[in-house]
Amino acid sequence: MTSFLSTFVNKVDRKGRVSVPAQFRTALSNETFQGVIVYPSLSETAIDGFGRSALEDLNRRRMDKTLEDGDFERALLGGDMVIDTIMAMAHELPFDGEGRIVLPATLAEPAGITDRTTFVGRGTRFQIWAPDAFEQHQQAAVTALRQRLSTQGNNS
Amino acid sequence: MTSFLSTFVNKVDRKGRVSVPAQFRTALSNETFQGVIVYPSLSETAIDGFGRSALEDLNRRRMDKTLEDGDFERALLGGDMVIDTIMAMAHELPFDGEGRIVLPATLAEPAGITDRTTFVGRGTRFQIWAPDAFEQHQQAAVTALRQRLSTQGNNS
DNA sequence: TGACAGACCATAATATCCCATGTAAACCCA
DNA sequence: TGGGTTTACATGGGATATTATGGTCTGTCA
Repeated sequence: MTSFLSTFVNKVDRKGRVSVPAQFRTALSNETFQGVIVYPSLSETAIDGFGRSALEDLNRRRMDKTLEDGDFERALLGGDMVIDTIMAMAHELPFDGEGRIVLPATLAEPAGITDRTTFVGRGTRFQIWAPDAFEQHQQAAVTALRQRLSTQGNNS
Repeated sequence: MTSFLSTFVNKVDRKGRVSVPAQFRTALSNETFQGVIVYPSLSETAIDGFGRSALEDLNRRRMDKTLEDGDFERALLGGDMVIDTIMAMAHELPFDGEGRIVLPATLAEPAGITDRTTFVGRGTRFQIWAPDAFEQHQQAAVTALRQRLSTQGNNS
């Protein structure tokens, strides 16, 4: 199981290239496709990412399920809002020889990413944030958690 | 598993030729038929597209299912309105030497496609839209999804 | 013979590859 | 343990290959 941990801040050069943290790359080293799949997060101002095998798994299962159900019309017509919408926004970003990816402007801009960016491990997936935005977000999250734990007593 | 991702806007020249995005072409590179199968979407003002092997897979599984059910008459007579109708409207569009296809007017016109067009990855299949129409459609879809996520409190 | 589709060729813009370098962390040996 | 050395990583820039796109030519079919 690939898992992504901790956070790294890297530079975005004028060509839009960013080094993917070496730790993340080794987590993906057994994938056939050397690179990542990314799409805009629907709930946060950030980019979500993971390896391609996860993506293919998803598509395969969806197709199998649809066909098993004998729902051939649906296979032709589509109809899964969530997945269809995300696929349209997703990008396949291969590593270059130095382990970098190029962030498409259509993803970087809405996330507020300009010349630096923060890679955030989220276990099975990871995120790419504008450094300031992430700092704030994380700060708020920690505070909220502390609050909850102290008022509610301890809840795993 | 071939999967189509991202969206690309390409020009339609005066002969009706459009470059199929290189990423889509590489996704189809191991197909025997170098080209795509397209037909008008029944649910949206767009064109749906597949690689040929996907379509053959679909038909084969449909046949299997029908025969398993012992529905031999149906196998011979047809009777599945939707699929039969789609097959009739489908076109086989081969790539030219530069990876382009020619959009038949009977498909382009009802989709509102004139001089530019948007290729949309939908995972197992893809679509071809009029750029403005797609922009609007996608915008609405994203908004709806965000809404749903925030009200349901369902995160990622 | 004239319209048309397909093959072929040209080119500008862009993305990808490849090599160089600074820097910081890991290592090693006295 | 500390100083020096080496390695790995992130980053930058120039060269090179792809891609999208437009045009031209040619054979074919009416």
